[in-house]
Amino acid sequence: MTIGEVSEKFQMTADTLRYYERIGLIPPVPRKKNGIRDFDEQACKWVGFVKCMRASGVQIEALIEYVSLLQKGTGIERRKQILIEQRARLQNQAETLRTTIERLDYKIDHYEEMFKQP
Amino acid sequence: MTIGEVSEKFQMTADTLRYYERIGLIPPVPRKKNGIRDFDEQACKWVGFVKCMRASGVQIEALIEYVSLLQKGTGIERRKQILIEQRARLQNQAETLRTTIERLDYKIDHYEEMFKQP
DNA sequence: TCTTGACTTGAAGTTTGCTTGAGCTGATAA
DNA sequence: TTATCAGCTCAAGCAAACTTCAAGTCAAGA
Repeated sequence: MTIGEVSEKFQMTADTLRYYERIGLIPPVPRKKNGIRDFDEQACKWVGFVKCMRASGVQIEALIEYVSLLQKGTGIERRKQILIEQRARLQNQAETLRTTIERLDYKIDHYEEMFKQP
Repeated sequence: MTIGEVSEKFQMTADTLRYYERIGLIPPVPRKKNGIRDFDEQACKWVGFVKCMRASGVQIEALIEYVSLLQKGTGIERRKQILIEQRARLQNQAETLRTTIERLDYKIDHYEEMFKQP
């Protein structure tokens, strides 16, 4: 698959995909003889994974470390730990969201009665 | 309350509070004769509200519009609509988080079996 | 053959959301 | 009384995460 097709498939720009590869957020993408990127299934899976993680705000830095370890084939324990850490962060964030949504619910339900109140 | 006390109470720097006021994220804070900010209960509530919203990623722009309307005392319907819009965004975000956490759960549970997989 | 369009790299630019610094005032403590 | 806070404003600076630009390559169609 060309970068154009992949960017279409995942709804992100080709520039972002190149940027992700450049900074090591996805492993190097296979190339054709002429140097043009030729995304295989593996590469696409990476894009999907990273897109999902980024959509939830997982830090780029953590993902870069994860990708780098996976490429070297080392640090299984560390890799798992990264996933566990990030999951904890997301769970926290989910909890924060829950309370904020509740607060908004309350304000919306009582809107007419509230004046000048934050 | 002084800005120092408020920054302590909400665990954010005085600089951030001044910044929030400057850009209109919170209404102008009352001042003492000498120009020093003197946060009253209302002002503190605003800080708490904005901090909560920002922690969940509500956009500053939306909050600025909300604050500005509330100060002018106009646009009740619009204000409510802003809250509803932002709630929808957060609900979306919560759903995204849920699926990402699930994905991480799965990977963590099956980590030993997975090699070279994103 | 020429040109069109997708691709390449590397570097510079942009946006968001603070953060820091410079230079000031005014109140309090040794 | 001096010095040390806490606060003030305004402007510049910074980090993250892209985004855009400049300059070039390459393959395919009219």
